[in-house]
Amino acid sequence: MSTEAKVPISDAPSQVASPEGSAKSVERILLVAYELFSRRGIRDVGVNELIERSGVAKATFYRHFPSKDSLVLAFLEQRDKLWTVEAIVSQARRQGQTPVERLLAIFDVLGEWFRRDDFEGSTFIQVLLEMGPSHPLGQASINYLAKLRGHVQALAEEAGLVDPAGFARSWQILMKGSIISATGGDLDAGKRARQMAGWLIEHHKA
Amino acid sequence: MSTEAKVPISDAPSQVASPEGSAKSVERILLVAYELFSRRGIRDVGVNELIERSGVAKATFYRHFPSKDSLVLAFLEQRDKLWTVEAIVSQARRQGQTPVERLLAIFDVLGEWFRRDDFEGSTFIQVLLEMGPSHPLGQASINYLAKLRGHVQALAEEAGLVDPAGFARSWQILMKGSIISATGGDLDAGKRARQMAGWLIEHHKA
DNA sequence: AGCGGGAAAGACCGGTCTGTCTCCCCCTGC
DNA sequence: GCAGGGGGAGACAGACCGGTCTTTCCCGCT
Repeated sequence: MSTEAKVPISDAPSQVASPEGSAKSVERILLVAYELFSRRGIRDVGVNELIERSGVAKATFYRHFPSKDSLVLAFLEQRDKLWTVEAIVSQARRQGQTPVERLLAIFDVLGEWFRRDDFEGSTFIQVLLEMGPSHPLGQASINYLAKLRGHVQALAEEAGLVDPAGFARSWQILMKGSIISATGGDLDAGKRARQMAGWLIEHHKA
Repeated sequence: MSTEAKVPISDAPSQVASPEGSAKSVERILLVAYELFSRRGIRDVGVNELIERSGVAKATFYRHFPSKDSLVLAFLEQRDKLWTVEAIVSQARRQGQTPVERLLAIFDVLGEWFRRDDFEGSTFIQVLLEMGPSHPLGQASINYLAKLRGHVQALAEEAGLVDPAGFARSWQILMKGSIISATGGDLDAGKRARQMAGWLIEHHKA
């Protein structure tokens, strides 16, 4: 219970600008956390398992992350970058030629993702339901879901659709619903959502 | 750990001595469990809190329910009866005159539910994501969601829609998606889903 | 060669979890 | 009156939780 000597970790509060060997521990922790958290959720993975699987001492873990929640925050940020942006949005942008095609390609990408054997559901939705909308981690999940909605809205604006904000909200209802249905076993959820998404686009054309 | 789904709820005939005293305990436990589970999920509510809030001894709890999971199963069954059937399906059936109106009324009821201050999200989705689709409780949630889909399919058949099974699956995507969006704060999710539901109906008319 | 710091290992802390068991009271049926 | 059982209160077990701290070792720097 020493109240003094709080080691200032001002050298590497963020993830970028890694000085040297210490970054390897952080990277290993984040890698394991990504694996376990995205597959099994937050509450089901304890700190002891995390440090064991990443071959890191507990003190090392807490030197880099002041709490489990802060690791979860870093994980959510990584998930947004690797999954939302790279795996979904950028992939859909590459697959379509026109803005409308790029929008619809989102559900093609989702549909393929549903069929992967390592399909694990949506992290942000799961954390939101696990922790509740008032918990900081639930709030963070809501923010990342809003960020994803921003990508959809940008695509809608490129397509010249009317009311792109409302369009994006309806669009996200289809995304969330198809993800939940896929989690429940409906592998055709992507196809069904894509069909409804087409109607949504039609009704938002000028 | 017994997989026997014996849920002694409101079954008067086979109960031996003291039909009132024991039933009162079970009912009190179920009442508290319904409150706490539907508001905060399964993993966030422990047995100690359940017995304390229901004024019941721990031994009494475990005399009636062999495990916490068996109580959760009883809770899910109650939730299906009270929420799915009475609060949603029957209510929607009462509000609409024609089968199509009764279908669309589902999203009116949902929309009102989203705006209630005690809106707590969908229990079945939450349990499914909390426990995972392979866990017995996740499986039970999937079954109850399929049961709800059956109600929608029945309404679609009454409306004479084509492919009522596929219709019900698409419909449920809208329901799940709007519930998740409402959990994230979008109070207009019911309205948006209802609009898309109307297009879905149009495309399933003969 | 000697020093300092990062990291590993893990004991330890208070608390929580599900589930078992004991003790005692009180109510009911005979 | 009296036995018996249900129920309340709660100690207890064993595991696990997040988080702190000590000890030891190793590696690089001067």
